[in-house]
Amino acid sequence: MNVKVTMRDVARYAGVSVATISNVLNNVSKVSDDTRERILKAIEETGYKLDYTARCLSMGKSNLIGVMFPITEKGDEPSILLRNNPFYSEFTSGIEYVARKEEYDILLTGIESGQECRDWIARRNLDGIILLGIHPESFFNEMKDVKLPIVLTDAYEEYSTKFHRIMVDDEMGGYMATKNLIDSGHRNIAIATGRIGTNGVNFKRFEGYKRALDEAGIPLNTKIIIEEHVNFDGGYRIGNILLELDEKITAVFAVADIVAFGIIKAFKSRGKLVPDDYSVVGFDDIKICEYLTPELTTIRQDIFRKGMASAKAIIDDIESGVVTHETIMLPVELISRGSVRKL
Amino acid sequence: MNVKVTMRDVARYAGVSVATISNVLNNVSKVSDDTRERILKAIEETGYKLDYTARCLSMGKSNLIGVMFPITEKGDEPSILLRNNPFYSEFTSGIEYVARKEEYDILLTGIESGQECRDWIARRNLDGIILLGIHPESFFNEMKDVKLPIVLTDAYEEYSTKFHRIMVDDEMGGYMATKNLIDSGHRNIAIATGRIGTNGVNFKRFEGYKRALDEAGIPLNTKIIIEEHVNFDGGYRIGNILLELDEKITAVFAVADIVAFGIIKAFKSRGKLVPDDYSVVGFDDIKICEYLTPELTTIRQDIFRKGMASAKAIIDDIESGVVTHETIMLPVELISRGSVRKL
DNA sequence: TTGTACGCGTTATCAT
DNA sequence: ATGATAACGCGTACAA
Repeated sequence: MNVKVTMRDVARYAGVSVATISNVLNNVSKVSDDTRERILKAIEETGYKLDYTARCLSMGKSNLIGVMFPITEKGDEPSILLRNNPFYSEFTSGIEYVARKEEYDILLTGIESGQECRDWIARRNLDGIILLGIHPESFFNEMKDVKLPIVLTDAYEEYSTKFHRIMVDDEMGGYMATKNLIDSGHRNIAIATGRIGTNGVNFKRFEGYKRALDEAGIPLNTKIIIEEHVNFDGGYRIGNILLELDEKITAVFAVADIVAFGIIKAFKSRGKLVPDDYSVVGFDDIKICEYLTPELTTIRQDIFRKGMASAKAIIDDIESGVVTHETIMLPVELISRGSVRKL
Repeated sequence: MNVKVTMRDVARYAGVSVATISNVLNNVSKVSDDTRERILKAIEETGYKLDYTARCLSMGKSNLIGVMFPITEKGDEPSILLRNNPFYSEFTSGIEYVARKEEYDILLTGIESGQECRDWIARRNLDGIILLGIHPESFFNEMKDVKLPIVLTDAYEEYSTKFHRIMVDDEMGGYMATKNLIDSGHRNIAIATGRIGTNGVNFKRFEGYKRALDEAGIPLNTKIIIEEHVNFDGGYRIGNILLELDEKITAVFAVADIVAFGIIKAFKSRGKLVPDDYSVVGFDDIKICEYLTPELTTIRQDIFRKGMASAKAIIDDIESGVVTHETIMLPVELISRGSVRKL
């Protein structure tokens, strides 16, 4: 097992040519059954393993999928994101799960610019890439002439329609979360969100929030729309902001579970309890939701499945050779747990 | 940007040979300054990117590090592990962080046998692999003639000394955790752990636990040593078991934070509070510790740093060409938060 | 500085 | 119908 066994070795061992070995390996029919047998036995006995590197060089196909993490905030190392946001690790799991079954390997990294991304693609001869989270528009401008299949998640912007998109029904999720609170008797419902902007995940969830309020005849109160970073610390800050508002609220819809946790934490640190003093609904349904008490009521988007869908999408594109511009919209679901109190 | 620019293209463009291009790229000195300039300009203008696949084929070096997840329980998909145990994603982050700076890419996967692992190494020409968590001994037997640098984490077994090991001072951690409880006045301290066995992380932490008890003159009570799976559900089961014991305990040392969370959850679901009714100390200091209330008192092992150390170790081995059998022992630290009550 | 063989599969072309 | 030969993909490294 010291030296590498190559196709030539197997060919010599089996008394055939390398072409025949390759034909057997790739199920090309023009090989008689008995030589096929002989070759399979030879492969077995010599311990030959196909070298993907060599195959990639000759075929131009690496069976490698790049998974790229966003750098949303200045100074955010991509690795820090993976570390701090469980969302990403659940997503990655879903990708790995499918990829491995389909004989692809996944390459993880974070990049800071479209240029860097293109370099990476070229260096590794990636077959396709999956972009997690939000990237700045400039990134897509630098990427638009890349011929590779690209799967994009959670992107609503104009340019994103030129890619294969995987998303969830964010508007509906925002609606369901808010409606759940309204149905429980709440009328002063704050929304804890990242920058809303004019398009994107936060925007859509906010639209759902507005639709639910509207339907219930509750006027929108801009004073209880709090925009912050979408992470635990951001949530913590929002929690404190909410406690100091003049407006009296009884409930909060947080656009991400991790934000909800920060809020709940801030509340607790100032003696306010969930759901006794405030009701909270999150979004995502990350694993941790069940660890807390009360368990968090949230909008499940089945992150793992989303990862699986992304991997399927990219592999389909790779193997079909056509770059689809299809959008896959996955459903969301309200998971009622203990963080909402009926008024 | 449509067609791939190769070295030959650049050579033609700059009016030199491919060898010279290669020399410039690899800083082989024998190139005059002005041709070097000319070549760098040509590279710039043509948009040439070095192809790692080709380089790998000719040099046998891929700049790829395999990161492998364990399959500890039957039916455990590796991806599920990454998903359910935040420990792994923090670890992976640390690896990615270092690897990227050193121009390595990381390939994530889970394998079910040594054979599968070797296949993977051969297929991808990996330069080295990092094994996370615990693998069965059979795995190592199948791996022992692999020439590659292998970094192993948290392995105490006999065979593990033949690898480059990264570990933390588990015995000390177990000691510190238990001593902290004793110093707070507790004497009936259960330990929630995975299978203890005769060697390994759980065993060492257990040894620390025993040492602390011993030092305080507290006899070991085997009835409050509870072995279960090291995950949230395991912790939950342990919590319930503890509540039904005849033994009266006031504190628990859990060998992993995630287990502690399960325990706390089980306690809460039956109306028992931490730290009011029971004090709990965990181990790991995963991010989530700070999300909960009370925050978990735990033994920090700085998982991210451990990931970084693993990446550094493997890269050192790869680049030096010598496979070290060194063991790096990282310190642990008690992080006092709110889950322990003074009696 | 350059020409060129080499690393390892793949596949088109040619031979039996 | 089967199977062998050889060129090719892209860098690297050694001899010239």
